[in-house]
Amino acid sequence: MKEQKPAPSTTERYIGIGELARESGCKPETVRYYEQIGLLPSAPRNEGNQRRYTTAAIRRLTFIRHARDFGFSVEAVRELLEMADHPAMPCQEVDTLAKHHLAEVEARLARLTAVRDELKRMINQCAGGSVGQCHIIDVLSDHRLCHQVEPHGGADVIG
Amino acid sequence: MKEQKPAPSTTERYIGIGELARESGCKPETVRYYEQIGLLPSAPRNEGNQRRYTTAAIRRLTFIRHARDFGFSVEAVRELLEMADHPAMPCQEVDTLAKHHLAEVEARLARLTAVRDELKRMINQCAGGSVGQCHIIDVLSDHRLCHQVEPHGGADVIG
DNA sequence: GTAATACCTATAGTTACTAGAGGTTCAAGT
DNA sequence: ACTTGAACCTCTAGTAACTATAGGTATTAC
Repeated sequence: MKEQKPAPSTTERYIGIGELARESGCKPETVRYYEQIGLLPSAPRNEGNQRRYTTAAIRRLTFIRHARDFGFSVEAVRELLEMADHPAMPCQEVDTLAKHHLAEVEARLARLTAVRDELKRMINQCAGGSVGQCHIIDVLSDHRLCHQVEPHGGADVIG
Repeated sequence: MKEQKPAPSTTERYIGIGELARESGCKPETVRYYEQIGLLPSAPRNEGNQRRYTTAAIRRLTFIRHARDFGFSVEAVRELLEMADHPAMPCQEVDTLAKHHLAEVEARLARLTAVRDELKRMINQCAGGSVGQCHIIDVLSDHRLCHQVEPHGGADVIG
């Protein structure tokens, strides 16, 4: 991750998992989880077995958090980290990964837009009577009344 | 669900779980799962303990599948079914549920659009050199380089 | 010294299914 | 009637990416 070689100072500051979490915008549980699945290296421990971190960890975790915010899967983040750890590599792979992800995001966007439009249509046509005449229920009951929304498969990330 | 009273014919046709699944666009496992969580009533069994369905089940399952395609959660679908089962009710609740869902969809859409734009920006600025100068890695490393994407919380449905 | 807070591990729960093991039943062909 | 293959059955575990809980230890502030 473009590590600056840690200045071998005698006053290196160590922080606990709570502060690390606050600094990088996630929860301590998540930090431990990332360590467990190997996104973060096992942190060194103090006397009392508590994890101590340096600013390098803040940077790495921020990177992870940020990539996740973009909707990259954990496995994709793992690859991105691997690449970021090797600055001399050509960035073609990074580019490919990003483009692939962009394509997925655009597909989701298209689907979600269709859903939104159809939801709006449904809601606009609701006459406010009884469920028996409800257009929303009608549309859900009968696919022929629906214009755009296609069946799909699994769930996916990003809110 | 706006049931037509089933004509008490002596020639009522029963189908198996496989055909039901095909007719309504999901898999047998999913049908059993929906029965298990109570979205579908327990189906009557034949001599050999296999589930037998009528066309009513096809309609109900299609409704479920369709609502899921719209991104309604299973719990929301449960409520929608409950309402659809009572045609005399005012459809205000249905309307509220749909509007609430629309709002969520629009929020997701906004987020996803921001992600797409930022991904595009990232990709366009990639000079194709080494990872060391890669803008994509830079943006992921440093939130200040990123314009729009906000941290978020959990995962969500719809591809 | 003590009390509040932060930390530890390990396990289970979340959503909406999907996949697999290991066995039974059905429908068709011979 | 017999056999084969597809469809069906139940039960359990696995998926993604965490989150929550229980039950205990360490650190810090007063």
